[in-house]
Amino acid sequence: MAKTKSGEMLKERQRKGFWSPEEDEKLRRFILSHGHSCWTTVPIKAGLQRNGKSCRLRWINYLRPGLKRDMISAEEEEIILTFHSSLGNKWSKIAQYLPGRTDNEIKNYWHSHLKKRWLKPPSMSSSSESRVSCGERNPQTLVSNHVISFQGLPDKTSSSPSEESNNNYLCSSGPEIPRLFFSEWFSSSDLTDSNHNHAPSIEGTISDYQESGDVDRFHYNNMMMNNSNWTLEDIVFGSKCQKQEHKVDREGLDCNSSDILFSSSIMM
DNA sequence: AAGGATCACAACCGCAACAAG
DNA sequence: GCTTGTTGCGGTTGTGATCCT
Repeated sequence: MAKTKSGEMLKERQRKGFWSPEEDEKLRRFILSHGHSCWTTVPIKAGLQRNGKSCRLRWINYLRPGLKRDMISAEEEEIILTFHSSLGNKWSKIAQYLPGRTDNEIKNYWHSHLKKRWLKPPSMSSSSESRVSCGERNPQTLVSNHVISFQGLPDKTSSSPSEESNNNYLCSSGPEIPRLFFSEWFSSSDLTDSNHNHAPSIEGTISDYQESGDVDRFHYNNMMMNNSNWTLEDIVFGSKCQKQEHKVDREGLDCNSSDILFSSSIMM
């Protein structure tokens, strides 16, 4: 925390509350062109009167590419319910199984939609016919059926015994799923380079991207061309991977981008 | 039409974990 | 091993929108 006079003044000037479109654009442009090696310096460098924490949250929950902005589907709702029954309020973990959804979004959805319904006795919840009983919930099945194919992913042997014992929920030999999918941005051809250090080419002008409503991809491609040493992890995981190269993170997710799965079809 | 109640979602806060010095 | 700074997570609050009386 800034202790200097100027630092205190900066703190005093820090804005709170809802983000304006201008602030969003500043943050988006800055991160797409520079990344976020250190969140505390992002607002300063980006010219924002916010603290780094606020910038990070805004990026993760709203600006980050690959986020879904549509309503949570019945399948996603089922996954939330299922994993919540086994994981509890581990929103970030649940979010790993819902590509394009943030922990905050899931948490809010739980509190506003699911909590009351879930707490109701079964006799009162006849309207939710898609739900299965708690004992029948199997996250592995749900995820593989509705969200993702596990094929091609390396096995990880990271689940704790306690997790395994819980209706085989977390499939002891099953893969961990990356928390973010770039289905809107990347085709499978983008993944042919094992290092993912390639720079996507920019075909056409920004107006072409604007026409298809995909300006973000233009900025991303532009950034990758100008920062060829950047990896996908730098953008997806940020400084965590810069600090912990190829180190398994807290949740057992290896930052190696070979684990990052892209699937356009499953997101539609 | 007015205003109170409720809902939905964005954002903040505090804490714990972690890494670096 | 300790201190400090940063990040990530979960709980909570604030606010605008919508519904209801």
